[in-house]
Amino acid sequence: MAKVITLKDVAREAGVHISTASRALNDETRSGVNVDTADRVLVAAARLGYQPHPLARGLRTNRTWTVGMVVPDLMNPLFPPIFAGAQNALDEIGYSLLIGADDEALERTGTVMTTFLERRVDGMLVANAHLDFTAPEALLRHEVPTVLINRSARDDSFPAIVGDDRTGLALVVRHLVELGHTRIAHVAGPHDISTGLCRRQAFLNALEDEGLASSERLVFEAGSFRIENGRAACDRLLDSGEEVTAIVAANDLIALGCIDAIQARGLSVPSDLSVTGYNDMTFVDRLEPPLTTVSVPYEAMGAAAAEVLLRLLAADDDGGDTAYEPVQLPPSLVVRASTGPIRPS
Amino acid sequence: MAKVITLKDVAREAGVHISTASRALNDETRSGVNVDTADRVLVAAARLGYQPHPLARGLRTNRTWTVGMVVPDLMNPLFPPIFAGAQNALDEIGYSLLIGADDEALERTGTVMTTFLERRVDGMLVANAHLDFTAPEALLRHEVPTVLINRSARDDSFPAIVGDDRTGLALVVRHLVELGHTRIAHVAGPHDISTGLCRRQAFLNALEDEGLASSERLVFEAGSFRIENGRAACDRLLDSGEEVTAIVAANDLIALGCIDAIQARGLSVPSDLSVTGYNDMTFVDRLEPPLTTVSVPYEAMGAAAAEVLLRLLAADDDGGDTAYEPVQLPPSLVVRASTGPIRPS
DNA sequence: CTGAAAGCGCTAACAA
DNA sequence: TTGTTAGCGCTTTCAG
Repeated sequence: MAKVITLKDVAREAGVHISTASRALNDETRSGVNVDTADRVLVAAARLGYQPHPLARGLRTNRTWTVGMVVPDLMNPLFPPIFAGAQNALDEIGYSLLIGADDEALERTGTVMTTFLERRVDGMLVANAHLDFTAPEALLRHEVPTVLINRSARDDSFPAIVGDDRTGLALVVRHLVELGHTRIAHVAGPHDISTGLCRRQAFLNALEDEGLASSERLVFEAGSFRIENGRAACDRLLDSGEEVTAIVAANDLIALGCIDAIQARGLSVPSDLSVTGYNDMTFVDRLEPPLTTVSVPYEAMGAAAAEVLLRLLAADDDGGDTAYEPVQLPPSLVVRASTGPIRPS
Repeated sequence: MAKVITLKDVAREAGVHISTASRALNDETRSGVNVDTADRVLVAAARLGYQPHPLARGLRTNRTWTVGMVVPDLMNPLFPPIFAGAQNALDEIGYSLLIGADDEALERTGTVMTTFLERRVDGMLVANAHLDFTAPEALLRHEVPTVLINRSARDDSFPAIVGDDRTGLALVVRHLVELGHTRIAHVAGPHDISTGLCRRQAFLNALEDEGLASSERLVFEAGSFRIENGRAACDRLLDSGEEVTAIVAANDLIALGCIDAIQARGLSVPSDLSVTGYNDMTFVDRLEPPLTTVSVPYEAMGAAAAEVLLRLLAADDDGGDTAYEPVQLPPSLVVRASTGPIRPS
């Protein structure tokens, strides 16, 4: 192990006291040091290849320049863009991102967050959509600034960045109505997941806004956001006797399950039934039929969350008892071939 | 900010000296302390909700319990499983994973690694496949244990976990030969990317092993691992006059580009031309036609890399001048409908 | 403007 | 077995 260069070495090399070297190397305190001396220190540091020791600095200043991000499942393709967006924004300011998955298990969420707290992260980004989540008491005790992503808390004690599901569902329903559909069902996601609940309500709202009869009877809940569960829920819908001509699914995977269920009965999409998804995942444009869906700006959400966190961090203030209005980012409708005009009967 | 509990508080509460408390709290040193005293300390720590400060500890012990992982692009669906595999393995031992993307830019790789080095990561996982990469001089100076994932270095100075492309390509070619194909082309990935080069050579080897004429004329290189570039390369192939009945693409995206190119000419897959991919990405089983491809155990690769790193970390030894044989994990062939028997001419 | 000195929270010799 | 002491590398008063 070659010798690692410390501040003391730089000071000696520059012929100044260690504290002077420290001041010269720090942007905020440089002003208080003779410009020539400062130069000498900078040069010495560069020559020696000095790298400040973040641990030592952090120990002193009580900042780790680290933020932790909690996601439900790393394999879920929704999260990489969120992560990337946040990463880019934080990276610029010099923060590193620690990442932890809770595998959709509510009790793991606390564990992961506690790990982050132990590591003294400066802030936290929580992209976990479970509604029954409660922040570890320690989180509040330590007052670590935290921003929620893609989920609204039950309360509004944390700032949150969410997709505007209300608008998204309105776009979808409007699109179907324009195609002539009036009997539209919703295959919903789990009601204990933020997006599941949100989109369900947004769907019912959208129906009303279009002047259509809105009823819980038009909603069929899938046990999870997966193809199999979407298919099962759609089967129940098709067996229910509700005569619908279009299905709005809570996400793309559920939509695929619906399409499977429909095709398994010898019906076709979109001529017999139109189907829409949500998220615009990779490749859904290349499926048969290409999926009409809603594109959500996940990367922008990650970036926005990071910005908010950065602001809190800069203010060195966790917001206290401030109530936060969730920031909603606008989705956009992507029309493809899984929706079509209602068939003349 | 509520008072944060320090070791001193625990010591006072337990009525012992701070160093005794330290020993009692540490698994390795607990033996050297009276069992009753130790108990008292443990209880006190629990009651106060003591959390050791990792920075202070790290400053002293020179370990951060952090490892850095470099990936080319967070959005690339190949990496989440690698990441998840590594994360799970490391998490168990108490390591946290820092992640950094170099956006496929060679010069960013060094920057990201330097950031990690500055943060004094205990080890590094590099999932960057660029062949012209050279480790920052500092990496070697600091002797930070490093494991490569999904790429073989030009030299073997770092341990590496890679997919066994040789076997993967052999499986594909064998499959095609069994279907009666004898004129098989390869649409390769970039030759400066490890997997691009590797698979190209593996393809040519596989041809020979099957007793087929192997020639560089059967290889058409795509500028990148993307659909557009795959399509362009395939166009060149189709224009070249080489009469082939099957195309082995270097990855799934290139395969999709090939299928696009073929279908654009009014030909059909697989009746006119068989096409194979590589990676078995999500949804390629649902495309039209469903893609015959090779499934690579990326999650296992991430886990394996973490294991190797953990071993190096435990040995507190970067391996010095050891030469490492890359560990190859076996892929498996997934036969779907994009390949079929050769058409009787 | 610069130096001296204290101390962040912890671990690890060394003594007792 | 326990306490004393020094110090990891850095920032930050406080004097000069």
